[in-house]
Amino acid sequence: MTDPLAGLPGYALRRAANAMMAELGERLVGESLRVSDATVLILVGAKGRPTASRIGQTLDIRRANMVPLLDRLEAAGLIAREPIDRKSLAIVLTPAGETKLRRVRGIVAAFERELIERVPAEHRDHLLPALDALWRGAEGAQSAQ
Amino acid sequence: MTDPLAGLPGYALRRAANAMMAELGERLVGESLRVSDATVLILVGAKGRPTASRIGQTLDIRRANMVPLLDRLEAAGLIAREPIDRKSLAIVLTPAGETKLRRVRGIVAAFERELIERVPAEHRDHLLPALDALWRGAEGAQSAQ
DNA sequence: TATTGTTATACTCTATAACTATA
DNA sequence: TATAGTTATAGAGTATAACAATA
Repeated sequence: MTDPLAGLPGYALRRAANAMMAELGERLVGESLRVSDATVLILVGAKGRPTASRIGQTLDIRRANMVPLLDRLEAAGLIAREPIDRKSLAIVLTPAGETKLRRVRGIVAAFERELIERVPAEHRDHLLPALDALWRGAEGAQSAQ
Repeated sequence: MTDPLAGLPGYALRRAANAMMAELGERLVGESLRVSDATVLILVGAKGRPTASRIGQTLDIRRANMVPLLDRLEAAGLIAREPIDRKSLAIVLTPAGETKLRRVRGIVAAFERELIERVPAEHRDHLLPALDALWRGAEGAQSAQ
C-alpha cells in the first residue's frame, strides 16, 4: 500500500524516530537498560553530581517521572543518591555504574555511527543542523515544564 | 545545563520528533483528534476503502491497536465500517468525516509548511531524504508486525 | 516564596497472546 | 492454512495535582 503521507517531513520524522528508538532499545536489552536509563547514565557521567531536577530539566523529563527511573537505576546498583544539603540529592555513578556506562557509551557510539552511515553522503552533514533547528525552533510551541 | 548528548543525531532525532508530535497534538485538540486519528483520516481519504489491517500495515499500527482507534473515530461519526465480505470490513469516511478531513488537511499542511520553514534554507532539501533513509534503512532491525 | 523530592494517579501508545469466524 | 477483527492485558512513556521539607 503506497503511503500518501510519506512526503510529509513531520511524518517521516516520526517514523524515523520510532524506528531509531525501537532499534536502540533492542541493543540495550542485553544491558537491561531502557533508552532513557542509558541517557541518564551518560548525562550523569558527563556532569558533576547533578540533582534529579537538573537531569530532568536537561532531558525534558518531569521531576515526578525521574523518581521511578532513578529508583530503577539505584536498585540495579548503578547510581546512588548522596545528600548535598538537607533538601537536595546529588546523583552519582557507583563503580558498577561507571563500568556499565563504558559499555553503554560503546553501544551508543556504534549505533550513532551506523545511523549516520545510513544517510546518503550528500545529505549526511545536514541532518544534525536540520534536527536541531526543529527541536529548538519548537520552543515557543512547547509546554513549559 | 549543557547537554552532552546534543551532538548525537539519534538524540536530536528523538527530541525533534517529540517536540513536533507535541505541537501537532496541540493543534489538533480543537478538532478533538489525536495525531494518529488525523493520520488515519488522511490515509482513508487518500485510499479507496482500506481494511483496518491494511491501514495498520501502512502506518505501522498493530491490528489490535486499530480497534479502539477506529471505535473512537466511528463513535465521533467520522468513519463507518462497511462489510466487504463476511470477514473483512472497509473503512470509509462519513460525510462528517469528509468535512473533518478537509479541516485536518489544512491544519497538517500549515504545520508541515511551518516545520520546514524552521529549517535553515541550506539544509531544508536534505531533511526528507535523510529521514527517509533512516526510516527505511532500519527495516532489517525492526521487529516484524 | 520557590524549589526538591516524592506519592498517587491517569492517559496515551505500544506490544503480545489468544479467540472466533471466514477466505 | 492464513487472514480479519476482536478482546484482554501489560508495559512503557508521559502528564497533572498535591504534599512535606527545606533553600
